[in-house]
Amino acid sequence: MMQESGIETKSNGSAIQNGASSGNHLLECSLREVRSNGETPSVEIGAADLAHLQQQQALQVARQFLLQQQQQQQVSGLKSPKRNDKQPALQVPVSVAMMTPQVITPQQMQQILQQQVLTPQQLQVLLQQQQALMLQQQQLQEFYKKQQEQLQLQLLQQQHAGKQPKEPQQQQVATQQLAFQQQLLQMQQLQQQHLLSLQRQGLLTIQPGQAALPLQPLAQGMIPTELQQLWKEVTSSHTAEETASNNHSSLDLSTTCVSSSAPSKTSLIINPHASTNGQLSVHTPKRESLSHEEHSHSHPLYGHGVCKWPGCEAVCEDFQSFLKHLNNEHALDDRSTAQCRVQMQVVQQLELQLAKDKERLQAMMTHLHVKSTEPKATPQPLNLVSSVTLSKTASEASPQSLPHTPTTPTTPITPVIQGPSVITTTSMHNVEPIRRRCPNKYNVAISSADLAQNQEFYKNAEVRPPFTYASLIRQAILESPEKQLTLNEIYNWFTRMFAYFRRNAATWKNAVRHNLSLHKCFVRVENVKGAVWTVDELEFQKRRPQKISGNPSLIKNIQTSHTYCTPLNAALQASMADNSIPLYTTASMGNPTLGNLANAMREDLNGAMEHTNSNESDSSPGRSPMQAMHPVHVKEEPLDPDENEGPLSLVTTANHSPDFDHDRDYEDEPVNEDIE
DNA sequence: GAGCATTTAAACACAG
DNA sequence: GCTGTGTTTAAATGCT
Repeated sequence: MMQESGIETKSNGSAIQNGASSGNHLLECSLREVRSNGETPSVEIGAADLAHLQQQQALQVARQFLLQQQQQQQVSGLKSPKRNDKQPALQVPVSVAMMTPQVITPQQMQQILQQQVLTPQQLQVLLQQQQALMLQQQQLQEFYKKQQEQLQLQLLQQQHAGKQPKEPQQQQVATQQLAFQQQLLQMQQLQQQHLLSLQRQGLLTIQPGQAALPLQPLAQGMIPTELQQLWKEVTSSHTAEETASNNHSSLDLSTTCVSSSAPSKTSLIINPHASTNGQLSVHTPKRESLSHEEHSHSHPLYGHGVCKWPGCEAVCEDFQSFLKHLNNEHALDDRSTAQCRVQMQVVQQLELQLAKDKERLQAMMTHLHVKSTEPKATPQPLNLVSSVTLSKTASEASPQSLPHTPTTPTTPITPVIQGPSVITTTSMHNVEPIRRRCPNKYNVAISSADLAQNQEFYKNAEVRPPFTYASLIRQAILESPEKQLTLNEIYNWFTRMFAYFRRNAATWKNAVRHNLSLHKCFVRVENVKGAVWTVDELEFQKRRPQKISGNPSLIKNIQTSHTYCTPLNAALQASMADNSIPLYTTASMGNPTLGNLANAMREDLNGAMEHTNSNESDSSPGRSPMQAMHPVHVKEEPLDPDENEGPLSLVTTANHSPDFDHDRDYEDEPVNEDIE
């Protein structure tokens, strides 16, 4: 142990002092240190213990390096402002990225996902390549461990055998070690080239500080001396690099990786000051001069004064305290590593999900692109609805925009998971969009049928659903078995269905209460348990004709929830026209979400039809097939005689077989009269 | 600019 | 007194 610490100190010292070390030098040094390790083995330690010990050593070395680097930074920070500038990057623990078998960190993954530069196929390929590389690494590391164990055993045997001349055997072992080192280096090269190719393909944006990442996994299975050497090389390379070109990043993959004549150099140009934990860090002087403040803005684990390490949420007043917290609480240990892996899996799951969604979206867009010109040809109520469904962007861009909606396959696909403005809304069925103050609220790329998927999305992503509170409340009530909910149950529905509403409870709960009180469509019913809230569908329906009455162009106000329902609406209407609402029936009997969609479309169409009838054909009220789909009434209170006459008295028709009820509704209900 | 819908915040009352 | 619920008012915003 004393020897270890001595080596560490020495190596660490040389890491700073030593300038440029070649790869061969590294191999020689590693070899020497392997020998030196082997010359003083502890007889009591078994092979397994040795392997374990090596792992512990690696862990400890990493920790000590971190500490030493920090200390050096603090010391040199007083002397050298240049070093000081890099402190933020350095204070992030090296540990996790070093110890986790990831070629690309979760943060990189997230970056990739956020950038949305990858097609599903590319992502798949990327994942497969990553997995293959990880596998190779593990194999190599296992092999290396075995080699180490063999070496230790051999040396032990030699000692027990009477101290025979061990040079030849040691040389043999050393040769094996050398061969393995070369293998390792080849692997590193492969990784570099792999990343380079990814970068060239535009699949991965590697910032200079990230160049170290490919090497980190390899460090996992390395013994301390190798780590020392790596860091030595790293430091020297970095120093040389810095002095050589201040205007360039510390690592230019495009130039260094192609150099096969200096493999170790290629593989070892790693920046120790590159931030870890996925933290991006650019080492151009300009970036280095950036303040902590800016750094804090960009740190993916820090925001709004809170540590965003999964499951942490510790409050950090400033970035400095955050860094301290990060180093203290999320330093290199099993827990952090495990959490990191978990996060990796989460990202991978999301990635797979994204790939699936994108494929589906692509197929849908292709499909819609072919058929989208059809409904536009005939000016029917359906088309009115269709025109309603156009996003503002699309309609402004091209008045004949139906075939040119963002679903056009030839146009770049707007990423789905990017923010509130791009969230598909169809999953929320019959809820109206919340008015967004976001200026580009119409800039929505919507896939038309990912209902359950969007539900899942809103459940997991803290994205504000683009629906009004009233619509959400109504949806919550309608989804309940008895079509009535207590306030608390409504709250629960919000938090259950939307991750967004798991925050700022006071605000949105107040809004919910406010909406319940404000809108006549929400009726409070005294129950045995207390008060429950129901929806007066009639009142609810009254709202929209107001909204869209008068000017057909106002129908656009229905906005996004309809935007990409156009093909489905077309199908719905056609189907209903032909078969007396079979689509609704079918949908309702299937996936509840689809049922809700049918409900939504029914009501949307209904609203549009109301509008159409009230404005254009008062002479034929309530005889549209649309109106056969008329509202579910959930009010439990005694209804007016008039209402009892009409379909609105059909309590919770959604729970019944839709066919007969709707026929009856259709017969009895002159919707416009009621509404008007 | 008017009118409307919506969101947000706040104050207040009431009941448990 | 605290909390949850319900009502009401007001201001701000976005849209047509």
